[in-house]
Amino acid sequence: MSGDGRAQRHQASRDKILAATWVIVRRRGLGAWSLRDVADAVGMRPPSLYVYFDSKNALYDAMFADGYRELLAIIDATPTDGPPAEVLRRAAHLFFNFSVADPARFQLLFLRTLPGFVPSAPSYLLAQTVLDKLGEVLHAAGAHSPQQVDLWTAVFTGLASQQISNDPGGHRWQRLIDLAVDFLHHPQPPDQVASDPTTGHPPP
Amino acid sequence: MSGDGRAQRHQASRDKILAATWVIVRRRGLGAWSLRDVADAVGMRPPSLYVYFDSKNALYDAMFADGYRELLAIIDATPTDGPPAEVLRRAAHLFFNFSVADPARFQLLFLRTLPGFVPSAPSYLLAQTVLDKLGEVLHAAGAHSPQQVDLWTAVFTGLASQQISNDPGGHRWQRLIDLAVDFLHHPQPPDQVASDPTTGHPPP
DNA sequence: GTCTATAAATGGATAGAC
DNA sequence: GTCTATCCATTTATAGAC
Repeated sequence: MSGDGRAQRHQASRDKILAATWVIVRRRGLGAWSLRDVADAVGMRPPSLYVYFDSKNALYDAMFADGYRELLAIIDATPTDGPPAEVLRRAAHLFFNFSVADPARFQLLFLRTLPGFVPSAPSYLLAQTVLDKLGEVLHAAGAHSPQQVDLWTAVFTGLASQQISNDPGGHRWQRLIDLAVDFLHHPQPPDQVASDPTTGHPPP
Repeated sequence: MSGDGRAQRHQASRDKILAATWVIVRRRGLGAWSLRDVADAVGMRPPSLYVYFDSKNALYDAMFADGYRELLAIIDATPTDGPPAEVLRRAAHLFFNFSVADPARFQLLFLRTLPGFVPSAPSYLLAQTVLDKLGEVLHAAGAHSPQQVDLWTAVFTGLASQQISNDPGGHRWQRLIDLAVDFLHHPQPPDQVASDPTTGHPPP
């Protein structure tokens, strides 16, 4: 059964440390914290943390994996049925909301801004899994080329990044999500006639 | 004439320090350098740097301004004539190339990833000037709404960011620039723009 | 303007007792 | 598993001689 063995208590302490680190990082920024801060938050002395994490980078790696697991859980809890346009819109808002909800997490997961940090192979696998799931959703919605997936990730990381850095707490770029989805939701790019100002809509 | 007064030599030393810092930052990352490194590079002792910059943050601020001045110079040296579609494409490639040419600079100028760093008012003014120039170009090319400018910045910072972090030195996202320009090049966006700001979800 | 000397704090990590 | 003690390195910044 799920007893209270050493392994369980060890894992519980790991989780506690990880959760405390997220709190600190959210408040102070991804690169502005120390192991002492974490130790204080969990009522330990800094050396004790090494029982649970081999190094500060190992803690970063655990956060990286943790963040992608959170995203994966949200993705798996989101329905993928309905018209393609609606599915795409749902996916876009999901990703955007996940991003702006925690700027430090966004920075860790989607920007490569931490000096010297490289995710471990298992953690990177999680990131790849998320990307694969996105690819499936986009494919099912009619985006059949890898280029469209790349464009999709670029557009929505860009929207989230701008929102976070230039209008934190606002919704200046959030309002553009549906517009961006409409732009991207075309199997083929519009030609010149697409600029027809009388309808404002590109031809099918 | 342009004599060799104290002020000139002071400015020359400032420039030398700034240039050396860029070299170090490019090689080691935006957040992984010390004043000692800079001092070594210019043949000084760390305290001497304080004659030219009040603090490390002041150096960051000078870099911020320097980066935007570089971008401004490139913009001013680029023709804005020709068909709108071509002008837009030119602007897009200009920004993208500027970004990927120096990832650390990209991070400093367009991401808000430095813990505690806030650009000074004069430096921020430079950033605003660049944004205004972009607005003019887009306006002249038929993008008459502020939302289109916001979408433009999001898309191309997103493309550059993905290129830098996921395919450094490659051109996986660079190849999508023209495609993105075509998508964005519409005098009027399709209607049904806004999402519900209270929920962050599109209205039913 | 540049230096030596040093402050003053910080931080990651290890050794070893308990 | 947690602690004390400590190492060792680093870093920003200041004081004051030259």
